[in-house]
Amino acid sequence: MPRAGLDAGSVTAAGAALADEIGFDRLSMGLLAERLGVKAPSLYKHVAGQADLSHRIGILAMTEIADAIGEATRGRAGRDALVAGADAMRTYALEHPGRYTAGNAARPGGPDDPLRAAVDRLFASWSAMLRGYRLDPDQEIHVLRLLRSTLHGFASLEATGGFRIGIDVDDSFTWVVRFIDQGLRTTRQ
Amino acid sequence: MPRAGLDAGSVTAAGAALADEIGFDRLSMGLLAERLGVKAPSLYKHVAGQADLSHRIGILAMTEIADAIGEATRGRAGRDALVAGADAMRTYALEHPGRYTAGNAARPGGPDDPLRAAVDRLFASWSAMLRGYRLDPDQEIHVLRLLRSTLHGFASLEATGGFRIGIDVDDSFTWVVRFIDQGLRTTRQ
DNA sequence: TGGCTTTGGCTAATTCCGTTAGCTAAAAGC
DNA sequence: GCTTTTAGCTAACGGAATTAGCCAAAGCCA
Repeated sequence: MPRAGLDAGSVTAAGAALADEIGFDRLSMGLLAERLGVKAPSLYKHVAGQADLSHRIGILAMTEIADAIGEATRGRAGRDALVAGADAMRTYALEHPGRYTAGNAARPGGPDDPLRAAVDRLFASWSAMLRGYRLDPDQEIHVLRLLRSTLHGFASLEATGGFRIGIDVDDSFTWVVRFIDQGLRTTRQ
Repeated sequence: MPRAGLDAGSVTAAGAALADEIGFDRLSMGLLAERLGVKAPSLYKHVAGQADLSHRIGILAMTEIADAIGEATRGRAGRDALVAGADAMRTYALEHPGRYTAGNAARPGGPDDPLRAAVDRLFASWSAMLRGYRLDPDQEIHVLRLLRSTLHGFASLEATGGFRIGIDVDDSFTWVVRFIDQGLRTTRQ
């Protein structure tokens, strides 16, 4: 019985990949173990259980999304940053539906839960998307919530098949992002 | 052993209520049976299983949301309809988080799945919210998707605690709805 | 009223999944 | 090379969904 060379990171990564393939809700310890060529109880040497695994996948997702948006908006501002960041976010959710779901389901446990750091980074990425718009500081929180709501709602509806069979979904997304851009440009009050 | 007087409708309603209380993901046949003063296998005389139960709760939710929005927008148009419908939707999601989750998770089974009718009614309610805005017919689908995305995203983030401890969430929601209203008013192209 | 049929409960048993306990061999350290 | 730690494994438990099969309550009809 040679060892499989697993650790928390590789188990999490494999779990994330499997969740993307079969759906986060269908992810099970048994399936993941089989995928890794190992028996289910062995996974408990690396993660504390299914809840811990889901949490870790969620942290991975948050981190990856923050990175994707951050990279997309690097060196851009205004509409360019908004469009690039929005596209990065949507693409991530479409390409990694399982992780995306895990990321949204994850709730920070303690005060030093690494999830908090990941969420903070993601927030920084969201803010970066708004660089270049002259926003009234009092309104910034509302704008941020608008952005998150709209992009998360769109990605979530699209990923779960909420839009009638994909007619013009790309067009809709472009339209939506432009709508927000124009609104932000003309927002006074 | 007197009978409990259950049927598919009452089981579904009780399941929906329980899901709202403890969360849709924690809903189980055993808990629901206990709540109804019955043993778990007895539920199978009324619903085909947990998947069927979830599906029925989803249909119930879609129908109730359509009704709530429809009633809120009755006799209104333009911004009044938008604000009233958006409030109705948000309120529903907050007061019935379990059902709301079930409604979003439900996928139509066959061509004559009653879920389809419920979804159609909900779409009609969405459209009613836009009555009074002179929308380019080519853009209407995009506007609808913007509305759904934003409201669903907001409701979903708020219901799952996605917004940092409820500071100004009401204000944000009002701001977001106004943002959309103003955008729709000035949309040309 | 009385008997027949249908229906909606029940218990018992199966299966599947997550999880824990305890064993053992592989790796790592001295 | 010997000891210690670690990462697999098998066996077993508990909980949840589900199915089979039994039986009494309700409904129906002469």
